[in-house]
Amino acid sequence: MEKPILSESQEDYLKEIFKLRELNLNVSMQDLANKLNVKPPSVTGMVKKLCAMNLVEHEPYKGVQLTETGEKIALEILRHHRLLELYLAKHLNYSWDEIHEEAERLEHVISEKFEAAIAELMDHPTHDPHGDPIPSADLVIPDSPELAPITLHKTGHQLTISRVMSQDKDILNLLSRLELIIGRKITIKGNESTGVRLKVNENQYLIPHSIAKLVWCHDDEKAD
Amino acid sequence: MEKPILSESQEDYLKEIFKLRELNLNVSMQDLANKLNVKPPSVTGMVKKLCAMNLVEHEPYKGVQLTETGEKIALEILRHHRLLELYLAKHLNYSWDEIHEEAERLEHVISEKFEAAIAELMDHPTHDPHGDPIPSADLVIPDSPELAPITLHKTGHQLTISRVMSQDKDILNLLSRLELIIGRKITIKGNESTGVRLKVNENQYLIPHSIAKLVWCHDDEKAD
DNA sequence: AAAAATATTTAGTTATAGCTAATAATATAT
DNA sequence: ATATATTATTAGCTATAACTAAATATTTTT
Ligand SMILES: [Mn+2]
Ligand SMILES: [Mn+2]
Ligand SMILES: [Mn+2]
Ligand SMILES: [Mn+2]
Repeated sequence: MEKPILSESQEDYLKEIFKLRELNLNVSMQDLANKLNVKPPSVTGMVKKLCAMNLVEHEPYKGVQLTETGEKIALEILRHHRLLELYLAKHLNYSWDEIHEEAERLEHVISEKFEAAIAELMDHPTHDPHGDPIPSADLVIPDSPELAPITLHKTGHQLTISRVMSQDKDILNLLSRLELIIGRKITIKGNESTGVRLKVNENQYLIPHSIAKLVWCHDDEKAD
Repeated sequence: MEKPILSESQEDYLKEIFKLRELNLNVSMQDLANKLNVKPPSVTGMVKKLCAMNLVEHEPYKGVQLTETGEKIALEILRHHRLLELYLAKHLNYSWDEIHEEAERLEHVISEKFEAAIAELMDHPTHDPHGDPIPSADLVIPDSPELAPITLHKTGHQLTISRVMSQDKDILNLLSRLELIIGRKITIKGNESTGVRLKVNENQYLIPHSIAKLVWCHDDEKAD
């Protein structure tokens, strides 16, 4: 009674609405079309259907948002996705940039049993390999430390890389070659017009702002 | 060039044609409709499409069979399925009767990387938990010992259960409760009108023919 | 060789989820 | 306030993969 059967497409819409809402204030039809790689008329059609199912609400030109039921489903899929990513990395030797694509397909087909089995095996983890929080079995998002992109942190401070806001293979590959991975301590040496100068281990890099703003860090020196 | 992209449905058709061909001489449209839980007109339509793709050949009233390309794809899916079944059983604590359903969905979405990873982890196994042979990475079916259903073996002989020809949850559950599992040694005590009397460990059972014929065994006493 | 039974196909329908081109509604800029 | 740009929707089309009801072809039985 509680669980309507949704198509993979519908699940992806709900998940994407959730993720966009986490960032933006409101989610436009355009935003969804971009993220889901479909055209706006397709979004209109699907959002209409999801409205009818009471999974989303839509005020044209104002935004789409999830109902309580819709959010639960989104969190369920997100949990699948992030548990899978961690599982693939830890148990099947996938690299950072390979996990997203595989999880994107598997998330829709694993059973609750599969979900529970890998969660158990990994001792109920709270964050995936990108630093994204994994909703708990009862669909609560765990607290994360206070984070901000490198570009917003103070020069001179020591930071811990805690989350990477991209699933792009090339970006992730680049970051891991520069050792800019989750948990790494870095120091901002300076903010220049072309990018941010960082000290990573013994090395120094100038990374472009476009990359820097994707890397979210905790400030180890901040007192609060 | 070598790999057309097929729908899940199409993959299931190819797999089912392969499995039926292993048993029957020819595979009718009806057979396929039954196995795939669709109606005959749906089969006509899909077989026509698969013919056009050169994956199957069809002589009406005579049967459907796979082309070389079609067979390769069928074996690829079968490999996914059987590797997954074994993986679920060995690494995620699934029981005998739970693995099939999950593998049925996962088989279509795992990548070649995933396939390779679990094959490696399990040391390139040749048989799944039902005793079904797992096609190798280059799609060759491994040799199995000479097997026949319990119903065709000689009274008094000691047998080793080597393959179970069912994916039905209830049947598998029943069999495992009776300890009639892969690798178990049994002895046929007699063939009666209602069924076959077996000695399993220290116990004796009379199991109906309908069940007995699903359990395929190797004759440990046969000299050949 | 007909008749009956079985197997297969055709014709026409449905549902899902996309698309383009055109239209309408709203927001923004002048 | 009006014009322009942006955003969203409608209308109509496509493809996939089912379905039912009816027609046709083949095999089997009498
Ligand atoms: Mn997905
Ligand atoms: Mn992630
Ligand atoms: Mn399947
Ligand atoms: Mn099996």
